[in-house]
Amino acid sequence: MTKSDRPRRQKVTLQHVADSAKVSKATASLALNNNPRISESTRQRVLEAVEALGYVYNQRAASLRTQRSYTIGLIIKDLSNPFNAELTSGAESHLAEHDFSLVLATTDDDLGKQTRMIQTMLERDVDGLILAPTASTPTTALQRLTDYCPLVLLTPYYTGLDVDCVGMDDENGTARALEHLIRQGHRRIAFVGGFDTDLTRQRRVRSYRHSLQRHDIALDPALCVAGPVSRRGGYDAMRQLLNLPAPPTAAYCYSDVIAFGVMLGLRAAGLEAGKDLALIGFDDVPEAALWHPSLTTVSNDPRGLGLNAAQLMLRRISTPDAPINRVIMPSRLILRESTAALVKEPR
Amino acid sequence: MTKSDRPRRQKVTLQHVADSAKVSKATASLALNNNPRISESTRQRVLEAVEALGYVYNQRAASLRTQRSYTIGLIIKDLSNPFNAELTSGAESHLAEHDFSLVLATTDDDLGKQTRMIQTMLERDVDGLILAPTASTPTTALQRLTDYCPLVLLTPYYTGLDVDCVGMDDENGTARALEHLIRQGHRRIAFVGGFDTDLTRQRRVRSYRHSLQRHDIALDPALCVAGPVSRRGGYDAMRQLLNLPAPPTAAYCYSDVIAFGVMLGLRAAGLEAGKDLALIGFDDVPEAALWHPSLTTVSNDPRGLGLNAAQLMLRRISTPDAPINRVIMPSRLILRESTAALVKEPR
DNA sequence: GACTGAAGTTGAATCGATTTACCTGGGAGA
DNA sequence: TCTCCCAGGTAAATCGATTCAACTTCAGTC
Repeated sequence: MTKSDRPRRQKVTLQHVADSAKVSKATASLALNNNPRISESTRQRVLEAVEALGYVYNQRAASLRTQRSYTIGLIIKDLSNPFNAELTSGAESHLAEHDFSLVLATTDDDLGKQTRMIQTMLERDVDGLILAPTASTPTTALQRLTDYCPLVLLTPYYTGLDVDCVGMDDENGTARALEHLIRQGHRRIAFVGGFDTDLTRQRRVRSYRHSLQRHDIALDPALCVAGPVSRRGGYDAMRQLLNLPAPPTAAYCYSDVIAFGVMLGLRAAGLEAGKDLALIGFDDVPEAALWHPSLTTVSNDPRGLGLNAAQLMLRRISTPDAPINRVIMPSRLILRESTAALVKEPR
Repeated sequence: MTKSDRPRRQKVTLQHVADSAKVSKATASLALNNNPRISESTRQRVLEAVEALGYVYNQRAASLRTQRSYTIGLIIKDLSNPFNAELTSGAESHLAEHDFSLVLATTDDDLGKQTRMIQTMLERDVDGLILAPTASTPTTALQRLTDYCPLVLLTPYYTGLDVDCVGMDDENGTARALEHLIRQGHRRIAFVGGFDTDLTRQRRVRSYRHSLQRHDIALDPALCVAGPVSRRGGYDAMRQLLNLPAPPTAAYCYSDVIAFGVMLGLRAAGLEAGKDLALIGFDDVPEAALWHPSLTTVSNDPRGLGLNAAQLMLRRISTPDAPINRVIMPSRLILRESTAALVKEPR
């Protein structure tokens, strides 16, 4: 079978509509934009012509004149991550409600690709750019970017940067998790997973240290292990921790997937989370509730994050001179079995 | 803090570049497009001017003239579904490699919203549209759509439609699952979950029936239960099935999430998948390998699906008159514990 | 010295809309 | 009757690129 021989319909422009309705192009345009200067009868004639000819409005052509594309760029690291998928979904919904379209690009956390994608977005002339910057992005590059288009960053804080941003409350979430463990009597608490180049991890590690210090618990560098954000990463880290002269009695993981790996690592050593080690994850992915034991974790709202980013962007576009907004999404600690059974006596 | 008072930089156009390089706009344009008629020295001057002024190419303006936007629209039902997220990711990667951008829209499986999103895409003047049509989409609407722009459908088959499409091999996947169960000796095999309005489900149910008939197994309508695609849906369906005078000994589920619900339903009745009931899911979501028992499931490759859709689209754009392509992605049966232990004697 | 041709450059039209400033015909008011 | 206004419309400029036909040099040829 070959492609239909019917030729692709030749494009109908506003001029054709105008001709068919026996008015000028200007009138046709004004009529379609519901300009009150056009009489109702004329407007009807135009609308009928649109219908009859199957005219499709050309937003692209219009935007050349109006300097508005009703398009927002979203650049994230990776759509396979459910967190980012939810975030994107939230942003898209909100934008669609306001008749904006979403142009999507991913960077795989690669600075070069990020630079190219930003360039592409600017060339596409988006009305605004929502960006989850890779860790290595220089601050100056971001600041300069605001010269070219409205910008919203998907990160809770970027030091010394004059830009709207929205992020999760890593600090507070971490503090709650640590509070919970410390209140249960734990003193040897590990931080597991992620690499130190990751800004988010840096914040959580900082907050982890503060929490310990606040309770006069000595920091043991051996308890803070880096590694890939994957089950494997958690598994390996746990094996390593179990080999310490004094293994931890609790672990706070950079993400749920890492925590799952930790569970597997424990199990491989004949131990069980929630019984032999108190375990807390981060993200509250759907799986977290389903594991045995179910995973205590810090929950945040990726969809809400995307939605807020979109809101901030639309606000910035409508009032460019509004004060800078920084939205921090609250996070909650979801208590489940992986920390339930193990209440240690305070010494 | 208020937004930086530095005024947004005023837009640099090709005209500015041309002036700065002391050439005409035409020359500047040709130079940037590496036209061989422009001398190397002139090209360099233009490039320097671009650099000096911070010129950003305006793809939007160019596309008005060239009638190419290097933009592909993707309309799916729901990005929260990891399957669709992977699909989108695959499409985006491939498109980005070929310097196309992806405009994303979701329909929530609602025909009205789908119609609006298609309209928006056409107005944005996308070079092509990749669409996962909602079940209720009339064939004529899709056929007509091909008059307006190249179209690739994310569905394995649409009867009597002259359009490129790519889909999963539901029939074959289902047949394999059923073959496996029947070979194990099962005769009372349930089909669980999804609603009959769903075209994909219709295909799988059809294939389920064929498989049974091929082995002279009587169809029992009570074994084919519809319901929402969620854990809850699977749970409820299983409870219902267990109340039958002759409950099934095996179940084939519309999706993995439903299968998880079925497991929970079994467990609530003191039964265990893989021991008391052979269970097969569909999708091979990451969780499937992690449950206890791990879930036998039909696996397909959503990322590959998206990638293929993008490939088809780019091919259609470059050679509009090529024959219609229908790509069916193969599916595999992943054997795990949920069907492992239960080998029934053939009667 | 006139002619040819190639190389390099440019003016002007074009894509499809928006928008401004101007035009027109017919009451209303004096 | 004359002016003025108003409602309804339109011609033309504009947005920022591409593209083609035409033009200018200038070296080479006879």
